[in-house]
Amino acid sequence: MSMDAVFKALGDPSRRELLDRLHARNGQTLGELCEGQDMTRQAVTKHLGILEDANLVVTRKRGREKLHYLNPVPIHEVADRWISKYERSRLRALSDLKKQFEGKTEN
Amino acid sequence: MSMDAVFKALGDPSRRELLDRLHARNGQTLGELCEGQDMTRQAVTKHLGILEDANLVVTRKRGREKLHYLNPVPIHEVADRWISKYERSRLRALSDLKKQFEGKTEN
DNA sequence: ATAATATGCAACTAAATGGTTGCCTATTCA
DNA sequence: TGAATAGGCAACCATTTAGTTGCATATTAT
Repeated sequence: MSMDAVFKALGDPSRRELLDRLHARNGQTLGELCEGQDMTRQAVTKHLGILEDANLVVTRKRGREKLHYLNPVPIHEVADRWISKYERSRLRALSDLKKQFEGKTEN
Repeated sequence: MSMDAVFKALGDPSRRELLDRLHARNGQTLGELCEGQDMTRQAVTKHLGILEDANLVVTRKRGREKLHYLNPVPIHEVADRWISKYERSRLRALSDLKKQFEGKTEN
């Protein structure tokens, strides 16, 4: 369960959209997740595979179809072990920026 | 300032390490950020360029050297506009998982 | 003035990535 | 039983990516 795999998985917009879809409705089949997508089913399968490898998605078979469920744990860990570190020192970093760049515009 | 650029930038471990270094000590020069790195200065420059494009890092010239500062805003936005959505429904998703997979182990 | 230092820029390369097509298997429905 | 549906798997392709080497420029130190 490497954090790197999670970050990599989140680095692609198609995959984030798949997560968003599952967030909107959990437990969808592959077919459902393909609807209205402008890539082939096989491409979607690959993306879902990467999400599964990162443990962001967990699947279950029901007959001939495959159900996809969101696993909130890895995102929580990213929030907790990585993002939060930067959030804690946020105001400090902002004041550093002001100090260094006051008066300067980026044009 | 697209969120996609931020996610992409965070998707590489070398770039996250650069951010971590700046988090540990803000305002480092390119040379300093290269110390102990097992890639060339030019490779580091490219990574820093991607971080700059994503607005995660802001730079300033001091004589012949370039100082690098962390910009906490994009990470905050990711936390606020993306991560938090999943954090809110976290317990719900966990109970979904339990419901679907109780009794099953992944071995 | 010269040498050393700090960085910039461009061309090139290997490997990873995101996508495709084609075909096969398993389950369900009529 | 046969057709339709849901998905799996492998080979292939184009582009992007992460890195390199080589050289140029600007600033500082002697």
